[in-house]
Amino acid sequence: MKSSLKQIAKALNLSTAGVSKALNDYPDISLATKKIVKSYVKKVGYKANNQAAYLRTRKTRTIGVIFPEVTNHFFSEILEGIMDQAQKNNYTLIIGHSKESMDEEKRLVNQFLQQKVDGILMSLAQNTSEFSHLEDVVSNETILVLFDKIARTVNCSKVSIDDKKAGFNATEHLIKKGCSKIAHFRGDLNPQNSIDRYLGYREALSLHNINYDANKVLISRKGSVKEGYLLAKKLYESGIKIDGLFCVTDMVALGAIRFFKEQKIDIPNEICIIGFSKTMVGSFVNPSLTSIDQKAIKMGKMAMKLFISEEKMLRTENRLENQYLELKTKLIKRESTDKIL
Amino acid sequence: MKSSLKQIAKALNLSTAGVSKALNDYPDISLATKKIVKSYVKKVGYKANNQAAYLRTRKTRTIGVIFPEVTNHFFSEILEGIMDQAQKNNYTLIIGHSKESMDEEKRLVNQFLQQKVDGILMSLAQNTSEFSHLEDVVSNETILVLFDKIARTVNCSKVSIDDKKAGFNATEHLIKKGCSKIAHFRGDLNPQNSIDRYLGYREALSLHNINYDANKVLISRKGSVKEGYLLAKKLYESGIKIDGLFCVTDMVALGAIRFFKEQKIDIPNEICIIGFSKTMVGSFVNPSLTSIDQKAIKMGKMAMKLFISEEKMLRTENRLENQYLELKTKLIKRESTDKIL
DNA sequence: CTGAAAGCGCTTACAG
DNA sequence: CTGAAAGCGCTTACAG
Repeated sequence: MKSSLKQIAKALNLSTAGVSKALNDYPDISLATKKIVKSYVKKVGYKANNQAAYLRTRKTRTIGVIFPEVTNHFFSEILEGIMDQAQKNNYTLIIGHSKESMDEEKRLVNQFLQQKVDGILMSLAQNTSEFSHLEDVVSNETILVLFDKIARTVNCSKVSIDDKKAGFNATEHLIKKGCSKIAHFRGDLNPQNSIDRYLGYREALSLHNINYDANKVLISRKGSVKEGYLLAKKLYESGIKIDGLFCVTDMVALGAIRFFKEQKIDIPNEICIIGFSKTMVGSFVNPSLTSIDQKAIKMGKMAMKLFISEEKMLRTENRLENQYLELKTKLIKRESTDKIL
Repeated sequence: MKSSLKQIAKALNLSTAGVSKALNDYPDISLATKKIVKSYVKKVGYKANNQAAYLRTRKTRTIGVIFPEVTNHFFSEILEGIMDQAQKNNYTLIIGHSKESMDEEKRLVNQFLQQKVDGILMSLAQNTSEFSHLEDVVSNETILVLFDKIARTVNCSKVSIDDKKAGFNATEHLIKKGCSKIAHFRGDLNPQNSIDRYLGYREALSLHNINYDANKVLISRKGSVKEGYLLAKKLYESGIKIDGLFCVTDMVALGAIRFFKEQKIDIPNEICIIGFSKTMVGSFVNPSLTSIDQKAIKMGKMAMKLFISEEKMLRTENRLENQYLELKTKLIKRESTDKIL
């Protein structure tokens, strides 16, 4: 039995306006009336109609979230961080995945704008190379926060890690373990993350006077275990000797470990390997995998907090102020780089 | 620049009704008019207002999804399955996590009903012991589909695996490997899954004339790695000898493996271990973990399909017909039960 | 403290 | 083929 304010008002001999105000705790309604209304509403199981309310308030208290993919522990944790904050602050979350396709990403953005979300939090697809849909969000007076896979040039709030620093730290860790012939299985060419990790790798080499060798840098498009395996095989068969390897993701590193183990190569003593993201698998594989911890839950939490602070500023001062947060990462040392010095 | 049908109508010298019909491809509008409207709408970047449309159509094309938690590969995959189907069928997904709390679950259900979702797909929290919020969904004429953690008694569509059969198969696999002293680290007492897996375990023992020993059954509340470790320790220190172990989740099995390895117990030759869910970690741990594959993506897909078929029936024949789907599971044999016979 | 009235942006039965 | 009008369920400025 679906009920509306009108029906409730009729049953209680009040006006719809009065009932609405009572439910929303307007100060100009008597406590007695509020009590009557609230208890009646509970009894009949009235569910407010958020869509109708929006038409007047212009606020849906809804946020759209877009991930490149969702079966990925890193993104699941970001989602958890976002969700926690959303539920605490009484926001509703709409979610979608682009499946690494810019077209699907654009479709989702458009759909979310039609849903009149108050804001969109998103991580870009690998092949997103054009940002008109992001400008669209902003021009529709909707708050935009990018996380993880961000676009530097878009005018909105952003949260990511300092990938360059993290790439630098990962590489320097290998150097400190005595590695001098260090390969890098990098990510695809577009995403800012993979560019920055690569730049960090180069910077570490340069600082420690190790010559950069382009032949030691291979590209992993999808960051999968299988690719890691194949790249390790390719490198091995090309005859290029290495004693260290920095992989753009833990998955790629796991694939590489699998290949090198098949070749009876001793990890870490012949080759030290470091991954990226600190996935759970890394702690169970043998040897366990050294990695960079990205603190995904925190990233989600901060993305939501950036939204909330922007929303507040928009509401109280009617202006926006974009923020760019870079979260610190942490090196997690495990067996795959625990070389006997 | 936000535009409405009214503004567009004015600009094109049409009525709002005409513009609305043109955009929704009503057959009684001339092709010429449609073309004009559509191209203009594209030019000015008009975004339809779904909330306003709902007020007339009574359809939000929105589905609410509730998970106990979301940082769990099994649930991520279910989400992927649901999302894929939702995006293909042009539905919007609202998501929330109960964090295994019935109160939060109730709050979410209520919130989703206020959002006027067309349906709710959910997996129950561990401690959900009372189902009034689920009856609420149904009495609000909203379609309800339960998946994974279901409640048998609630009158709605459901999709799960045949947990009893799966528990039976897991246990019988151990028996066929020559195990006769088989322990079971079961899940919490409430959820139907853990009850059914336990019943399958007992049935396999009984069929093969192995006496049931309650001392060999321990309860894991959260299904975590740590609990698996502690339960293995507890069992070991109690002096009860076992040669086989069936764990309610892969995580619990991983914890148990970790403990037994520390004790230098040979897995599988002294103790065979089987998990549940076929997580990625299981294939990387040493020894790799035998498990039951639940086909999570398919479960999500089917949950969404059940919704769609119910929605269609409701729309065309104005009646509901609940379905209960039990998906087949598959035994994935790996090293942890690969005993030399 | 309470109510009457307008209006948010759509869709749809109806008239022409 | 096109348009005028009503109404979905709320909120809010205004009047009393």
